[in-house]
Amino acid sequence: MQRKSLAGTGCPVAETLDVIGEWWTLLVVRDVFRGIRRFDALQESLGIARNILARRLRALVAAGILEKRPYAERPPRYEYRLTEKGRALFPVLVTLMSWGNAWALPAESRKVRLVDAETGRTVEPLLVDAATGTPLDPRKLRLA
Amino acid sequence: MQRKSLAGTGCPVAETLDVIGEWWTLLVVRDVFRGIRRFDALQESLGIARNILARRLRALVAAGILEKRPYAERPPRYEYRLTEKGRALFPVLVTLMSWGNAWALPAESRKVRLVDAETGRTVEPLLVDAATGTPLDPRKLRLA
DNA sequence: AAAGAGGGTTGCATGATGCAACTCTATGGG
DNA sequence: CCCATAGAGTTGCATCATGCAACCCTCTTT
Repeated sequence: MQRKSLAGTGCPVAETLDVIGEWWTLLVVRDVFRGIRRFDALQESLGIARNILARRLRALVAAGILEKRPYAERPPRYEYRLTEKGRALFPVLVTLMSWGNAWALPAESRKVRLVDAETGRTVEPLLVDAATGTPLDPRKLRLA
Repeated sequence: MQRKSLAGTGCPVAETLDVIGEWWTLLVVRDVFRGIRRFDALQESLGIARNILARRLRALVAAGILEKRPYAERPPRYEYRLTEKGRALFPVLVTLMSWGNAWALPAESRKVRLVDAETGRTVEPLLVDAATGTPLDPRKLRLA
């Protein structure tokens, strides 16, 4: 019995999870965002089994989220980089991080913040309506 | 070999995925957001195996994301509702939906949109810095 | 008395994960 | 020349998670 695919439903949430919803996948993407690009470094950073990491990287490359490119020949060595499609996952990681800071981490823990690389100022992410700049309220919205 | 827990790393993304990162979990939450609250309705809407749905609902209740409450006695019947912690997942679902619309669905498909329940106006979600209202740019941000 | 409806549970077969050991290419000593 | 090390995976095996279908239990309706 194959694990059921979520693709082909037409629901954008399901289609997305079909691509990045497997165990470890988003954490691999998170680490690549942090600048970790090589197999061994990812494996050590995540503590993931090597065969699973290999499978995830293959799938992410096949999905067009990561790109595998040589950074040395002789001996052949590869690194993984985000494509535009992969960088577009940034808002997903940010909202997951926000929720984790607010609801999953113990209250007294030092939260992970997002800071402007130039000014060092802390950035507080917020989801708004692009047209009006007002925050989204789930109770006042429907899907269509 | 138990599937490795992602908890206890201190990373808010990992802690979040440890709670909602399993197969089907976020789709259950999505359906509850859409107003589907009962076991059989969820099962039919998702096409998920009944034993797995039961397990996911138990876990979501244990995590404080859903609340199980009787909507009838004699015969005893239950429904699942979002808690505040669960409603806080809305931005996660919205960013997943946006990414799916942009990158996972075929270009010609009718996208799922977010509309204002009162005015019917289409809402375009955007992640900004709460302080300045400027969109977040992954290249100019660091984690700290 | 029989047939749903709602909300699950149980057993079984198969897939996905975790772990450790092993491979393969190439470079750097001694 | 021979061995050790590094990087990037692959292979085998054991165990967990998922999928499916059938079943259970409590009412209510016909």
